Amino acid sequence: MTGLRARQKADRNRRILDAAALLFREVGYDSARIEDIAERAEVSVGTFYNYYENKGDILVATVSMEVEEVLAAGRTIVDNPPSSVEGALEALIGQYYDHSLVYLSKEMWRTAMAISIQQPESPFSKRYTELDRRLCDQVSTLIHKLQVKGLVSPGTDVRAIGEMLFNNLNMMFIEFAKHEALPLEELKARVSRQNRPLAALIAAP
Amino acid sequence: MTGLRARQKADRNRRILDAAALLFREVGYDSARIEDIAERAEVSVGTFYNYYENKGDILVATVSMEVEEVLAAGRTIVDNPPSSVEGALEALIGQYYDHSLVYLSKEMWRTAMAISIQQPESPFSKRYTELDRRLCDQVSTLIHKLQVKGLVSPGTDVRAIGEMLFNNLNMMFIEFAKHEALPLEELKARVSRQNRPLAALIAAP
DNA sequence: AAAAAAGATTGAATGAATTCATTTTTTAAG
DNA sequence: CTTAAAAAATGAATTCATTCAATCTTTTTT
Repeated sequence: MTGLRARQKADRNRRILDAAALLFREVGYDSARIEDIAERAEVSVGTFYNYYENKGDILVATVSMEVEEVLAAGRTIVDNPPSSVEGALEALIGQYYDHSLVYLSKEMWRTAMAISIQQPESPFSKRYTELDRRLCDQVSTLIHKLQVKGLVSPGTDVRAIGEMLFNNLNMMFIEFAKHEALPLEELKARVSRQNRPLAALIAAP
Repeated sequence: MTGLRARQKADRNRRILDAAALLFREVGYDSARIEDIAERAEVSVGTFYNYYENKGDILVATVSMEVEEVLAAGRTIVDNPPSSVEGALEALIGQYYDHSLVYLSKEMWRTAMAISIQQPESPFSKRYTELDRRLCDQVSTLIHKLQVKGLVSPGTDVRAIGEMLFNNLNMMFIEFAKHEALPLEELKARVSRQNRPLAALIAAP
């Protein structure tokens, strides 16, 4: 059996994370007080800080769980991509974007992305950055698959193109999160337009 | 003559901005206390807040001045670009990156970018976003100029390509700012590699 | 040039994140 | 089963950004 200590630790950790995620969604990041998170998790403020370095850290942890989902959702597309470069990109990126707002508000995304930039050394920022890298890899993998299928011309530098596409879709998502009024569909349309020429250029003749 | 009030206002504003910029560089953003900034500017804490909405705002103001410089530096390249797509992009982007660390530390950039994402409605965040838009336009303008010169194929969607290039160089700069150890030359080399295939694809035959 | 109005400055008070010396709980040793 | 050592939890104290009612300065009006 797992030691009592380990079990209690896992349990408290979950209670804190759940309480925080819920409160962030209910009242927003700024208005959520550590004291309230701790109270809901039936834990003292000090204990909160034994589990998370600071307030930002737990938000990034929450958001990271969501990115894991996005990554998993992306796999279904990569495993079975539409048979045109443009269509495949649109499907994968659409999947990313659609998932993004299911559990998280734009404010939560903004804050999490901001923190991962500002305190890149905190443990959860590192995890977030790692997840970004995996998303980027996923885009490259998609292009590579299309190349193997003969849909992308053989000479293409898959990694370079993949990185550029990912950095673009990521930056566009940041802009999207910054503008409370911008709808998801508008974001998708803009990114599609940006991708179109590149997709055409790398498509096999 | 300008009214006394207007003169005093401009003077105080400058003193506050100078004090803040200096202190941020000396001790970093987090360790710089508003009280210290105010003291150096020979102004009360309350007055500081009459001039800037919050601590972040004055950092973004500092960084924005630097982006203005970067933009001006970019114009010299756009006005007289090297005569290959790859060379022109390398020159413009190199110019951006070289300027970026003259007066500002990576930490200052990180913090400013984080704030502009997190509080997009604050006045200086808007200014920062506007400057980013102008940088993006500058990249598009460069491509357009090359197109007029016959170096880029006529059908190219200049805006789409420009936006993608800019978003990529911007995101790469964020990554650069996140890794204290990553040297400027490495950043440039990575971005060049990413740009190369795109440059080749849009180059006129 | 005195009085009134408008505009700015001030710093003590507020509120929330974070720290840390103590206390409590769990595990390991005898 | 006690006891010592290690690990965690606790919450009062600290630190800093931010606010705001009171005060002072400049401008406008009479």
